[in-house]
Amino acid sequence: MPQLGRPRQPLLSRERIRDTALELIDAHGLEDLSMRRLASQLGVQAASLYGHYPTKDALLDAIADKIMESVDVSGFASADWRSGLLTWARSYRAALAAHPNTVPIVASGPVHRDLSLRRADAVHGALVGAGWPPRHATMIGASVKYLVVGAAATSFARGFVDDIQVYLDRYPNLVQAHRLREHAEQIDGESFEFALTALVSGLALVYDAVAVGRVQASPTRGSTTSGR
Amino acid sequence: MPQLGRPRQPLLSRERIRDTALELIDAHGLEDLSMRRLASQLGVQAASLYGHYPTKDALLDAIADKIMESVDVSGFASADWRSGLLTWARSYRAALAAHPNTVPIVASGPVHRDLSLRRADAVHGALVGAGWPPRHATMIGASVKYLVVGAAATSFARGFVDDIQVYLDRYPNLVQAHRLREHAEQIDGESFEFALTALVSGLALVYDAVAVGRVQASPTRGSTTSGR
DNA sequence: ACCTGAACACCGTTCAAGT
DNA sequence: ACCTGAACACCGTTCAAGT
Repeated sequence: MPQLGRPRQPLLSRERIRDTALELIDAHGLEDLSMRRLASQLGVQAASLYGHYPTKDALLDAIADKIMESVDVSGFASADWRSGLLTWARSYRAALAAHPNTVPIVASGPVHRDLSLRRADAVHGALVGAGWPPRHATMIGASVKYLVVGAAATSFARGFVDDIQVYLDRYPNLVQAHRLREHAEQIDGESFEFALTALVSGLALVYDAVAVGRVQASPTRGSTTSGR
Repeated sequence: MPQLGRPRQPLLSRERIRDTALELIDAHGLEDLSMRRLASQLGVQAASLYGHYPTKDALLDAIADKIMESVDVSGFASADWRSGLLTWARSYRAALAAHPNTVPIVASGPVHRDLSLRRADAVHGALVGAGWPPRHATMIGASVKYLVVGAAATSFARGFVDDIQVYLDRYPNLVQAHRLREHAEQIDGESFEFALTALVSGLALVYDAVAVGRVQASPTRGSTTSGR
């Protein structure tokens, strides 16, 4: 028999709702999460949730924020920009890998979230401090994000398909590429590391051409190389 | 007054349904597409659509396939692997940029789609033909996909937020990073080009270390460098 | 202040019935 | 063969009512 009216002690809290929702998403996927199902898991009616979150989207945003909390941006403080970038990228990817079913909500524009901005600011500031021009710092931050989000989206989205065997004889070169489906996760991890390493190597080349010297000397923008 | 029963001439076709659905997604976003709304746009009842597509997901898959048709993989035929990679990546991104609202459906695991596999096979085969070890070819294909999908997902997902001005004083380094919202699109394009170029530069370094020589001489796997 | 019951306006999908 | 009408089992969200 359900309790009517106000309970002696609150049954819900924003945290409990958010954490339970994440558990359901982890267990059954994003599409299976409904306010009614979440409420039932919490022993409550769907309407009750709206006393804590104005909309379902607001709840999903809170989940995305929670997941982004574990992204580590501290690597920039002590080490050089390369190590800082690697630490950031790896912890970013790890955060998404821990909750693959949430990738769609975490990937979609957390530009407005306070925490993300603080992090973006930290990355950007560290790169500029290391001698990168601000414009390059912006592009580097975006580049790493592309790689992390792209890796998360394509790796975890729906996983490999069941009938991949069907294609193996039709696409001869794929026989070696996708050799074993059970290795898909490993291939994903290796590919991400490979891409990240290659990207940072490429950045180092640009750095030598564009940033070195600016740390000590002040830039002379457009004065020496005038006109064209 | 609606026509009852079978019309003299079919009102629908898979192509017309698919193209109209894409138009609606382009115009009003993925979330606003419902089978009922699509049907109404086609001058038909929702149930009629199920004679042409078994489910809404099947329809979305058809749209994703259509979009992926424009991806150009021909660059590998005449030019070297660097140019081929660049052509592929840019046309891939252009295909997504042309229909930003479809990114979620195009990004989520088209591994099972015939066309995607044929393309993946072409990329992989070309890289191996250029002297890359198969394992590296797989990782390179994945890396470029990560970049393209990541760029599409984070750039177009929801766009920049309206009240970005609010944050400008709180996060000083972002003042220069996100200087003008109207330049967001340009920044995205430049960042993608920057990332792609840096990645390919990094790959060239790996290539010199790992692939050159294999084009002419046959590999001696594990025989010369035994044990560890 | 916090939850319930019932409703509103939607969904995707099915299926007998019409021509 | 191709579309309709009506239904089924759901959605997210609102709101007066209860304690």
